[in-house]
Amino acid sequence: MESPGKLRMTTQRQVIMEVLKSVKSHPTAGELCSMVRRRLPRISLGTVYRNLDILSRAGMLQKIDVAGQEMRFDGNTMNHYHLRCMECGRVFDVDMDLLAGVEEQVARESGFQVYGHRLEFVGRCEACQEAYKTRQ
Amino acid sequence: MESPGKLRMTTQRQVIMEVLKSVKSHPTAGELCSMVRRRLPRISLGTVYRNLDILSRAGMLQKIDVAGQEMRFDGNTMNHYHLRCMECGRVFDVDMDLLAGVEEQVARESGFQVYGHRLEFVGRCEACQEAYKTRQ
DNA sequence: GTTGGTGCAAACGGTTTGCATTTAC
DNA sequence: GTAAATGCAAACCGTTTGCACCAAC
Repeated sequence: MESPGKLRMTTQRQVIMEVLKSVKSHPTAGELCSMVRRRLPRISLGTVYRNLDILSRAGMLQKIDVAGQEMRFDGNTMNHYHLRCMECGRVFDVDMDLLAGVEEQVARESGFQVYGHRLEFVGRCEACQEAYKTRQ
Repeated sequence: MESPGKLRMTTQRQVIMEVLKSVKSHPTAGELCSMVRRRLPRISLGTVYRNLDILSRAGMLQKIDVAGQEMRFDGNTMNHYHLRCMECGRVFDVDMDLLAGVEEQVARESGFQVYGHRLEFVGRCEACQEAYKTRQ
């Protein structure tokens, strides 16, 4: 997170934040852009990307940078882990305590300065399990 | 991992495997391509990508699909975690036991079928810590 | 001889960037 | 008024793909 500095609260930024806070999903930049366009039809994808970057640096939202996948964004800035459905690509929150102590342990053994860790689960969500069953 | 099927052992595949097994680093496809080109000057990047994909499906190497980063490859197919230096981008192995039980725990609480998890650490490697100190 | 693999170059898709115009302050 | 933000379009870059030729088996 960076120091706020001078952060102009433009209409675009307000709407992006409002929309992101209002959904439980973890939209991609493109999805978010479509949602925001319902209120600001002329907003460009570039602006959405730029602002998602700036707002995440300011700690107002979170990037979910999942391996090999399109980036997703989360209005919830509390640290938590995610579960990704390999079938439909959706991302869900995991209700699990953060791993305590592992970073220190790894730092001690590796000589690294460890600044963080990323843990994500891959699997199949309940809806896709159902879909799979009926398909058989 | 997929069933081997009919997997032709072409020169290109042999050399890719040999080169990857011979380095301790975790090269990107491009880096690997340059290394392989010292022995097979006409090999194309497309072939390297294709074969890295096929060989990883066959369980002969591992893709390291680190969030938001170029993909890297590992000749070591044993499951293990990685540490990425945010400064120089290099990837190191972590000597730490695999998390046991978390997948079952998450599956139980979320209703997901959990097929795996990814854990990676970010930090600064010893060399970059040194470089940082002398720069001050 | 028949697949499957290769090299090449073009396409793809998500993300970033340059620039003239607009807007918040 | 001025610095920062926007919209647009083009560029970027890692990766994938279509295709004609080539090589394992």
